[in-house]
Amino acid sequence: MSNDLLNINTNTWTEDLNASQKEAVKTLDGPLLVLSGAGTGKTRVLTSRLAELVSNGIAKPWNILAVTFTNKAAREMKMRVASLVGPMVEQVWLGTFHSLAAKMLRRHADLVGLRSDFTILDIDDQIRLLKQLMDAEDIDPKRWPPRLLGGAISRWKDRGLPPEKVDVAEAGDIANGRVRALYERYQARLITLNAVDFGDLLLHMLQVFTKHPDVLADYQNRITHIMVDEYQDTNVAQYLWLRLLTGNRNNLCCVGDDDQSIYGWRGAEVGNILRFESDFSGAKTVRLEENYRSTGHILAAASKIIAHNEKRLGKTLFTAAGDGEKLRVNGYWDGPEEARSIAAQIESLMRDGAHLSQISVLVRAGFQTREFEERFIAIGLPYRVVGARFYERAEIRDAIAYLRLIAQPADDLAFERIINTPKRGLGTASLQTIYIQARSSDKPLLAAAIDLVQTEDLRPSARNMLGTFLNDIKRWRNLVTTMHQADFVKMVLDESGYTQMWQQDKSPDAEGRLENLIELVNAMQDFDSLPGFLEHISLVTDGDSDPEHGEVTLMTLHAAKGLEFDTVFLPGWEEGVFPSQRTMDENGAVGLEEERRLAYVGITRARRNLFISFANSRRIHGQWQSSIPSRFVQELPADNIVEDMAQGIRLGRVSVTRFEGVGDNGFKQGYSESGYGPGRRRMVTRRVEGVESGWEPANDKTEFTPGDRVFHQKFGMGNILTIDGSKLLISFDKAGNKKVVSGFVRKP
DNA sequence: CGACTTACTGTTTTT
DNA sequence: CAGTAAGTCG
Repeated sequence: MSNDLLNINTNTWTEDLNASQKEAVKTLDGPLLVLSGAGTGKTRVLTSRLAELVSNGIAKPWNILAVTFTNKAAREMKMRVASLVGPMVEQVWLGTFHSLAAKMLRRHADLVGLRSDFTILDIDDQIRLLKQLMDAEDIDPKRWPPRLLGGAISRWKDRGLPPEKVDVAEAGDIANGRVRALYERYQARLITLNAVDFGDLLLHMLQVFTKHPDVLADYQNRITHIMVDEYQDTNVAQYLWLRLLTGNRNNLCCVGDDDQSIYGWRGAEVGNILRFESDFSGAKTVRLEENYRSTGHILAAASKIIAHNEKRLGKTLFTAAGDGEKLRVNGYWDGPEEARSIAAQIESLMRDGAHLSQISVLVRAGFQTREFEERFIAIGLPYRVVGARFYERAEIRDAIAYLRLIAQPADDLAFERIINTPKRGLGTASLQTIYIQARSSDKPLLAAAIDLVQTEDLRPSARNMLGTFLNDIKRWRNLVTTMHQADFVKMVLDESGYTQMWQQDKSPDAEGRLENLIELVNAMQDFDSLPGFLEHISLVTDGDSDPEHGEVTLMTLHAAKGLEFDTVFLPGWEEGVFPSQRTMDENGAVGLEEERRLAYVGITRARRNLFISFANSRRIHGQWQSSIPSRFVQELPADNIVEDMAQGIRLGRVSVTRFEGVGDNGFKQGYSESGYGPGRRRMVTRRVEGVESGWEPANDKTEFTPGDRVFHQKFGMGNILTIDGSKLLISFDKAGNKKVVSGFVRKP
C-alpha cells in the first residue's frame, strides 16, 4: 500500500479548491456538515476529502464508508476517487445505502432468520404478496388497496419500526385496524420466502446491530470514517444506521443541501440535516456558496423562489460569472401547443449549434413526458426518457422470475409469476391444488409441485404440463453453473417457450418486448455471475445511465437532481400540476415547501438558458381542464425574466382573496383569478364539482373525530377514517380514500 | 381454462 | 383515455 501512496501527488486535488471547499476537505476529524448549494462543487469536496483521508494515512481505504443515494452518484464518486488515488478505491466501502446494507446483510443473514442468498423483492412482488395476505384476512381490496398498506409498511420501515414497535393508534382504521397484524404476517412470510423488501435491507441491519453488539463493534472498529452524500434525503432508518456505525468516534462527514430535500414523501427527514449540529456535539459546519454552474439571472431567480420557504438553514449563492440571459416565461393555450413550441425552440437552438445532449425538458410527474414524446416523434427530434425503468417491464420481470426460481427454489412469488407464462394450461384450479399441497406439507410451491406430479391429484393434461415444466427447471438448474449467464438466459427463454410466446403475439408492442429481452441478454454480458446480476437489477434502476448521446433528455424533476444542462425547459407550471395538488392536500404547507424546493432544483439545473412555461388548458384523464399559472411563476423576480405569452394569454395577477392561512397549514388556498385569458376560469375538478364559495374552513383540528361526516371542496362528502395530527384519512363517497389536511374540510 | 367483455379508477415523485 | 380488475360466455 505504501508504494501506492508514494505515487500520489498530495497537492493536486486541493490546489484549485476555493477557501470553503478547502476547509471542508481539510477538516478530517469530528463531525462535519458541509452545506452545499446547487452547483457548488460538493462532489469535488467529497472525493477530495476521501482522497485526503487516504493519502495522509489517516485512514486506510477499508476504514472508510462512503454512502450515496443513487448508483449513479456512487459510480461517479468511485471514478473520481479512482482518478485521485488509483485502484485503492476498490477497498473503500463505497455504495448506496441499500447496496451497502445488502452487502452487510448477506454476511449476517442468519442472525435474522434468512439465508445469505435471500431475494430482494420488487414492488410488484410486494403488492402481490400483500394482496394474498389481505385476501386471507378477508379484507376488501377495493376499500383498502394493497398498495396503501404497502405504503404504510414502507413508511414504518423508513422510520426503522418493526411490527412490534408500530403505534397501533397511528395505523387507525386501515385494513379494518388489522394493519399491524398484516405487517407481522408480511414479515413472517418474507422470512419463509427467504426474501426481503427494500426497507428490510436497513431494518434488518438495525436489528442485527442492536441485538448483536459484537457484530456492531466489529464494524465500528473497521470503519473509522464515514461520509454521506445528499444527507438531506436520509430517512430515520438510514440515520440510525449511520449513528450506530459512527459510534463514539464521531468521524462523520455529511454533505447536503436542505433546499434540495425533495424526498419527504418517501420518508426522508429534512430534520436530520437541520439537527446535525445538535445531534453530533462539536460539529463543524462549512457552507459552500459559490456556484460554478449557472448565470446570474438563473441564480437570482432560484434564490428568490427558495426564499419563500421558511424552514431552511439559509445560504446565499453567488457566482463570478455574468448575468447571462434572462429566464423566459411562456404561456400557452394548451398542452399540445406548449409541446409544439418547445420542440420548435429546441430545433432553433439546434440550428444555432446547440448540442441536444445539453438540452433537457423537466416535468413534475412521469406522465407529462408523453405529450413531448408525441411531438418529438412527429418531427423526428431525437430524445430519450430517463426513468422509464427497464427492469420494471413485464417481460423483463418474467425473464428474471425464471432466473430467480432457478436460483432460488423457495421463491414462491417467482413461481406464481411464471408457472402459466407462457400458457401451460395451468390455471387457477391447478394452482389451487398446488397451494393446498404446499400448505399441507409446509413446503415452497415448487417443492410441493414436484410432490404433486407423483400423485393423481391433477387432471392428466395439467399433470403432464406441470411435469414438463418441473423437468425443465431441474435441467436448467443443473446447467446454470456450466455456462455464461447471458447464454443461459437466452436458452431458458427459448426452451421455456417464452420467446415464442412474444413472437406469436400479434399486439403492436410485442416486437418491442422481444427487443427488450435481447437487451436483457446483452446487459447480462457485463456481469460476472448470475447472483451478481440479480443483485444489480434489484438495487439499480436504469434511470441512472449517463446522458451522453445526441438526444434531448426528458425526465422528472426528481430524476434531474444532480444533473446539469446548458438549456432547461420547465413546462407545466400550473397550480395543481406544479405544485402538485395531491402534495398540498396531503401535506399542506410542508408539502408546498417541498414543491418549491423542487422548483429550485429544476431552475438550478440550467447553466445558461431557462424556459419556464404553463398552459391555459390541459387534457387530464381525457377531459379538458382549465388551469391557472403556478404560484411559483408569480414568485419569479421580474428583474430576471422576460414574459413571452401566446396571443390572448396573459400572466395576470393571481390575487388571493379568501381564506389565507387556512388552519394550521399556513398557506394560501382558493384563488380567484382576474384578467386571465378570455373569460373567467376556475379549476375544474374531476367527478365532483367544487363549490366556489359559501363555506368557512374548519380551522381547529381537534374539531374532528373518526366517523365524522365532512365536506371537501374538491372531493365532496365523505367520512373520516383516521386522524393523524392535522392529517385526516377520509373515505369520500365519490372519490375514494384520500389523505387531506384538516383545514380543507368542514362539517356539512 | 381462456378469450372476450365491461366497469372503474387513477397519476406524483424512487432507493 | 388507458390500463386493469372483475365478470361472462364458449
